[in-house]
Amino acid sequence: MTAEPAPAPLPAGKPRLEPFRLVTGAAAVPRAGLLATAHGVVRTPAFMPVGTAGSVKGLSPVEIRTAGTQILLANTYHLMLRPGSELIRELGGLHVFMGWDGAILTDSGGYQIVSLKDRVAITEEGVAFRSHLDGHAEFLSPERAMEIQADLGPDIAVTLDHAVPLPAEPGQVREAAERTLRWTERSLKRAERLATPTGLPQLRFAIVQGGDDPALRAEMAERTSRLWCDGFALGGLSLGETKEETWAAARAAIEALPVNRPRYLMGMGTPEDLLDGIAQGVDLFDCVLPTRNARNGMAFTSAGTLNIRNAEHTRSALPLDPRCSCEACARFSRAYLRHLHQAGEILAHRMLTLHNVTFYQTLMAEAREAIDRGAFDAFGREFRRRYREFPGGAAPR
RNA sequence: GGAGGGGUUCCCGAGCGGUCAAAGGGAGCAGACUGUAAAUCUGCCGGCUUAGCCUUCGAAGGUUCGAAUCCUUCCCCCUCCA
Repeated sequence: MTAEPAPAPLPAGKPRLEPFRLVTGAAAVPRAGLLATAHGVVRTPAFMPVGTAGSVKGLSPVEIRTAGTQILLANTYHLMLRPGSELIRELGGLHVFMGWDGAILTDSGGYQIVSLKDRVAITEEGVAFRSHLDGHAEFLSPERAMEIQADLGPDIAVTLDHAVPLPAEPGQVREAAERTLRWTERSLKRAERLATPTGLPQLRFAIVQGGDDPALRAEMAERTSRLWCDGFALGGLSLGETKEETWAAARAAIEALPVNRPRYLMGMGTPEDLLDGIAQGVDLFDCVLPTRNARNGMAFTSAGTLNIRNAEHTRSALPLDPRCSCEACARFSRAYLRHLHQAGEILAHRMLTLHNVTFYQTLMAEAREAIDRGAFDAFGREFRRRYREFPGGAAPR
């Protein structure tokens, strides 16, 4: 059941404390900020590990925190199907349910329009899914996406959007972007009357679409920014376009967004993507790469990526990354981690995940620190130099 | 001693006259992965001067235009009977 608190109509532009404060100058790029959530202040720019089903696969909350995580992402669609948002509300909300006392942002389920495209039918009303678990029909409207997120109780809820894989016909991109804006209005309107299980406040981020078209991105960003919300997400990128197109589209959108609200670049990316995004003024990121790729044997290191399966590591007594202080690097050799992976041991997946998340969070912490010092460019150059030249023995790809 | 079954490319295992360098697994090797239908998926996996050639199906010999497949002898394994 979705709770309906006593109607408390919010006048448009209702006065309230701003949840986001830039600590660098208002017009400065890159920028650092503080995002106040019901579960702590998130220092930005920040990276959110992906915990789709209410778990960063393989890691306990203590490990997620130890890796340097301030905020993580979970998914509306997956949790709606299993165990169901009503159950999570009944048990006190997602933080309590999963034992994580840091901040949480939930994705709205819009991405599943792309990832589950064969099981999805889109109408103006919303998205009809055939569950990937058992095939049963589910319907996610913009309103229902917000109701479910109210039940889940994350610190940040995200509006339902319609992303399109690229390349796509300009007409399709425009149609999806316009629909996203209409859905955003409906989502934000519905969210006004919803309450979390704990009664703690929930921030609302609106998603901007527009494909790889900078002009459309700018237009949609400008029109979306007229709506009342706490932050803006750039969706539908890294969906088939080139990097140049990604950043042209992102830059156009960012320039059209208000400077004093957080910008969240959805679904990206690689360590270099994070640096590029920070340089453009992005405040929040998420990506499955550090976690999924860890389970597939890839470690991100300061000397580039490496595949722990590769025979070259059979006799290596080196840690994954000599510059890393995570448990995997403090304790285990590449040879042992390779053995664990080849033997199908869970510990391999856990340790590579722990390492990769630590690597990402260390990168973000160092980036924030460099921004504070006014030395972000130099930091980025040095990071890329090491990351690309593979001096530590990681093989060039 | 008698009766029967079997030895196939790193391992397991199909094949039982040509379309077989030999199915399928596994192991091994490499690659992919960007708001997680993912501890997943893809490719390679005898050698070479690669539209072809060479070597290979326990060993040797034979039948045949042609043999991993049929015959003979030999060498090893396994089951049952004495």
